[in-house]
Amino acid sequence: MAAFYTDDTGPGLTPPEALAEAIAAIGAPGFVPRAVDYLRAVAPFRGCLLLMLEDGRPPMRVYDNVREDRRDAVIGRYLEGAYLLDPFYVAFRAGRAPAFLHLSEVAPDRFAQSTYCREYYHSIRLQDEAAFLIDLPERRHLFYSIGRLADQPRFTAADLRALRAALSVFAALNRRHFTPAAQQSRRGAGAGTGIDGALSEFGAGLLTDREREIAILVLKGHSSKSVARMAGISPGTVKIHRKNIYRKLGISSQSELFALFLGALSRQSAA
Amino acid sequence: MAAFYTDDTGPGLTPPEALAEAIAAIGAPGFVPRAVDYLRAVAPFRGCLLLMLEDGRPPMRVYDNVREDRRDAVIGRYLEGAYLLDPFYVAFRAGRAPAFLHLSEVAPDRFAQSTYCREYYHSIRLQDEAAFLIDLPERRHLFYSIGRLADQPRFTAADLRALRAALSVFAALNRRHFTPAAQQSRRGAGAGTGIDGALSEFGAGLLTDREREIAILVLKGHSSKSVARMAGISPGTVKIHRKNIYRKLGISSQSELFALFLGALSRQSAA
DNA sequence: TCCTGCCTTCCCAAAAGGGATATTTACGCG
DNA sequence: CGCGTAAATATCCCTTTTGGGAAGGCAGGA
Repeated sequence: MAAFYTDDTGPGLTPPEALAEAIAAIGAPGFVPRAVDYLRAVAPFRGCLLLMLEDGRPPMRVYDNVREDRRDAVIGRYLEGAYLLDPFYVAFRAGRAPAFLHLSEVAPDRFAQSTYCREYYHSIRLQDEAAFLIDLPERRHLFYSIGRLADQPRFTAADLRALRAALSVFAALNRRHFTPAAQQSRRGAGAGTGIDGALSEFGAGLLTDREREIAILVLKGHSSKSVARMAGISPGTVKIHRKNIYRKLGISSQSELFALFLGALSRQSAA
Repeated sequence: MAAFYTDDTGPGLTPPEALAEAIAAIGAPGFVPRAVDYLRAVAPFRGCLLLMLEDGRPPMRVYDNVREDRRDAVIGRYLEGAYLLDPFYVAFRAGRAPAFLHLSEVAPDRFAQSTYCREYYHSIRLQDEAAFLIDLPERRHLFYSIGRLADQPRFTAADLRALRAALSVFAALNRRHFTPAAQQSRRGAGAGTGIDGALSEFGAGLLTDREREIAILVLKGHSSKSVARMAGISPGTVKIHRKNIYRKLGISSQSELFALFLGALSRQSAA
């Protein structure tokens, strides 16, 4: 009956096994199915839809497991405007990522009587739904919707706890996949590449803005005192920043910072 | 007492949080510390050592958290030959990756009486040890050793279960990090240009061969002591070389040496 | 023989590394 | 609206490393 969806319920992996496969698929074409398999290993479900949200544009479909011949009816209608009535979409627009929400947290009290529910929800056989919102760089967001169908039980409290616990890992996984090297190292021609480029993105994602600023000054040959003058802070503070930088990078001296940076340069120039 | 190791016991993250940070650091300089933090979140420990194993070569140190002043004694001795007696190393050479093993699975019955244990194990304050072996492409392997010190309890059965359960995810994580795109697009020839070229030409005409050799080692991140080991001379002599190098180049610190080198790199890449 | 490159050992001052602790500011959360 | 967290700022104290000076031994070549 619920053959609206392709039956890719996954090979019954444990969560760690499924997660390992998803990590291995980062950057590869089959990533999203592996990521969904991971979620399925945490708490099983049938329907799945992944959208990319960008400010000021309608949602863009990235992945779904709706059967080919039903896709137009199910996904098409949603993208053409039904999404504006979707309580998840509305809640995510107002909230802050990353987040995991269940239908009970976003649906209006009389959801079962709403037009959206009667006209859309029932037509796709959905019985229960939950969704992840994951923030990406450049004000983009991923919107994972996962659903149980009319022939399945609703998500239990334990299911929801497990999914919520998986949020941080799932978000990191998706950010890694949807922000590939191309995104980071594709600095517009000219000012971005080469040494200045390597300097400006060195440690991106690991260091705070201030720490990266300090690291760059140190790499340029400034002593702590000199860095302090350049940054307008006290030499003691520079030492604290250096300590934090070294700790985050797993090193313990200026020399190793140099070595790390040279290594990054080599890897970049090899690409 | 157990101050042989830097005390980076991590910020007390939960395993999912620590895993998310590790995923986010894939491909970045600070990956290994984040990966180790993940293991620590699964089961705490103090000592940590990561080696890269390649067929037919001695192990190569990638990361450790041994205090700088103890590194020579602890890591140096291991790399210089003690590893051949290491029961983990022997077991991994014979087995198949990926794998997680505990000391009780690899140590000979009379391990406590063995030369290795008495001469090496005790000297580094190890009380208990476990290790991961992770297979990479091209017959390379990662060897993560994690240890509890004399002032900590041994790994419990629950600790070992949790670490073993983390193996698949941990292995996938490390394969992803240590098999970057550079692996595929690694152009072979052209050893003269780029960073290696700049390194080998650096200071030509001004510095003696020996001085240039020292300068390159310093630029690669070695401390005076480390340079001394590499070059087979005494640390004091390295200091004299550094002094002469700085004098000839008209500078007065390692930082300025690095700045000078970066400048040379820019000029070269512009040409 | 002298000179230069290379190695070595002292001593002393400056810089860097590491731990502990505290204040201020900003921001998300309840 | 307070609360807690994180970042950034700052100081104090201590150890290790680095930088700089002086003084010397040992090789091979002009």
